[in-house]
Amino acid sequence: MVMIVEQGGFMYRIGELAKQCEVKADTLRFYEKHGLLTPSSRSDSGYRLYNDNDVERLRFILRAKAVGFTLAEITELLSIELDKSNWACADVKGLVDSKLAYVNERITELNHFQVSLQRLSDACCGGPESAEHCSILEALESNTDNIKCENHAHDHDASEYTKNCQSKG
Amino acid sequence: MVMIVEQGGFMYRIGELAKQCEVKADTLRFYEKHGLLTPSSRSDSGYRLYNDNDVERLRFILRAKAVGFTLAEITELLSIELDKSNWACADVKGLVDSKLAYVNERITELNHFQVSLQRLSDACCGGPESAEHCSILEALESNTDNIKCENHAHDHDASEYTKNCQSKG
DNA sequence: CTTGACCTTGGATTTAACTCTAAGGTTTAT
DNA sequence: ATAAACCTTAGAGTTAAATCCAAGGTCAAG
Repeated sequence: MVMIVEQGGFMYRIGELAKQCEVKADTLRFYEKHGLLTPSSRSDSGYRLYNDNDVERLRFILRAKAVGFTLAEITELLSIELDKSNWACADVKGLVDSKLAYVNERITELNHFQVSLQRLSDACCGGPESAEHCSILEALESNTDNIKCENHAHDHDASEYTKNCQSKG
Repeated sequence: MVMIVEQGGFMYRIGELAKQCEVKADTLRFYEKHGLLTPSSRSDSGYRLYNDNDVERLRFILRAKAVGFTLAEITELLSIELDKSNWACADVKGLVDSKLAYVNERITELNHFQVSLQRLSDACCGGPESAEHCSILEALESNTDNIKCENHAHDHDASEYTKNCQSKG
């Protein structure tokens, strides 16, 4: 690795920064195009050169992503970060809280999916029986959310596969 | 509304079916283009005509969507539904269970976001104080996940806004 | 006979965050 | 001197599920 020394710190080329922060070089170019992270300088041949400050900014972005912020929201956070004294805690907390509300909504929605899917799964024996009497399909065909368990009366011994149903009464 | 009578049932034009099932006509055309729902006939002038069977199929699609399936997955479910005897319960349950696993993963991810965001929110007073010492920004700047509470020492009386912090020790 | 509501088609646009391609320049090692 | 690994740019493609648009045909009411 070639270290290009600025006053007091290292300069990284795009690939080096990418490896260091476990993102792709493409991603860094994308962030630049969208105004999130512009390298502080360029080499004579036009290569992007990132300094320690840029690295910190990238880490800020990645941390914000890790807690669920979109790039648009991170752009807002960054503009506050660079001009802190003209913003209040209320502004920052507002961003966090509205994200929190959104995340809670998504969790609620997914929990509904989870419950419904679990109920469907529990009602089905999951065995090699024909799907002609499959509880899952029947539930999706009917307009009730009342799911019946299967009761396969088949040519083969279904005892191994109906225990799932039996256990639910 | 004009009812066009097929043998034994009604026929709906696209707008009628859309209203009845609370989707847009565009959505029905989209479903058709993607092979999920093709109207059983057309009028002389080329209008789509849906019969009761088509309505049932649409309801199946909407129920499957309501439990979290994507249209690609619903396509699979529909192909099983139309040829039940050649599929086993295991096939159907497999679809449900892999969706369930995916939903559980997404819930886990969102729960991480939720916890992180809640911690950030709790650490910030959310008041009119300058964001210069905002705990949220500081947490995003630093590489620890240890979040410190704010301790604003300001010109104005911050007692109302620091109680959030005080309560956390 | 015209107005307005409805329908047709093909194709473009939206959102988010990349990811990839092509065509070419730079650097470093051999 | 040349190959490998790196970099540049502009721009296209990806995914999901619609949603919108334009230009035009159909149909019932007044």
